[in-house]
Amino acid sequence: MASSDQAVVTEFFAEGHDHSACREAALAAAEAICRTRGMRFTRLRRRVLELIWDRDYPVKAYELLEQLRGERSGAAPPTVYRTLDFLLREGFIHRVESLNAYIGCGDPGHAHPVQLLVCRHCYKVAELADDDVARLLQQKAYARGFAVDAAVVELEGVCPRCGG
Amino acid sequence: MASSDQAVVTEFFAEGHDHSACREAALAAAEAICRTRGMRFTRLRRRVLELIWDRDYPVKAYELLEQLRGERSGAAPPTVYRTLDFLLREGFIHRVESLNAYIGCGDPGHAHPVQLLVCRHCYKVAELADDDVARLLQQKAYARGFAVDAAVVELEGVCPRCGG
DNA sequence: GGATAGTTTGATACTATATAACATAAAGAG
DNA sequence: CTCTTTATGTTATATAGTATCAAACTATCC
Repeated sequence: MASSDQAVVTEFFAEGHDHSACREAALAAAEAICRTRGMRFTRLRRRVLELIWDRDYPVKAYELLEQLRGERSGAAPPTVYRTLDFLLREGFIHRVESLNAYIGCGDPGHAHPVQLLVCRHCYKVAELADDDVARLLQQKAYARGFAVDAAVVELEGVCPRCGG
Repeated sequence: MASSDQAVVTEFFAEGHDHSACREAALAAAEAICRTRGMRFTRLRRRVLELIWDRDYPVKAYELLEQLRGERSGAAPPTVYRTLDFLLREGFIHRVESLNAYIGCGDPGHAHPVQLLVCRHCYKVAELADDDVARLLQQKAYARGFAVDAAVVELEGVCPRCGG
């Protein structure tokens, strides 16, 4: 575990996890990052990121849409998907492929490999963000002449709280 | 690479890859496996597996449906999805999560970890099937108290033929 | 060989997920 | 202020997957 970036591991599964503190930190970070990158952290974008962090479970696009509809007159699928695309591009959220859902990134602004632990019981998701894993995958692929640009790594199983 | 199961690596990206030979072998294997497991390798199931192997690219469910419609009167989405579920359960195909598509498994009948190399240029997919990777993922998750049941590992990048 | 229990497929309807295309509005640069 | 770019609104459509019940098939047992 020597070289793993432990700072990134969000202790999502822990009893004491203060999700609302994470939320505030993530929103502040997103705002700051947008400022330094010259991107616009608009009300819509902020609001969608808030809604994602409001739950500590993966959120689906159409759940977000439904919530937005209570707040904005003309919210439609593109409203949500475009905003999700932005948040993904900027690294503020991650997409959980195996659930078609989205979670807030616990460490926006620091590039890190993304590996997700998905509890099949409570459906919470934690980030592993392990450099050793990323490196091994890269090496193994390279040995086949394959140059890796991006990786989807999602481990389904049982989290410690659910008796993993 | 010591402990990796090299037999499983399909050389999908190689020039000389004889896809139709793979196809025939896979179909014969599926038939034999069904016999030993007491499962029914019905005409529909065989046909869908054939259609998947007919292309050497990942195939989408609705492409299969369209082709089936030319052959069977009443083919409908459930026809395809139920058959895909069967083929997945028996390990004859793999689902590519990042493409919502399906590929034939190059080594049905032998349990193996599934890691996919997805070329973003030609869209071909190869199996890595590396035990070291599976083991490392398991270890890293276990260190967080997480018990892994299944893994989605898909590496997107450029294959050797496309200049990776 | 016929009853029957289990499995597979047919058929209809529906839900869920995501994108295309074009119009309008808002923000930043000169 | 006006021009350009970026963001959002709006309508329509494409793609992906599931629920439900009925009919047909298969294997088995008597």
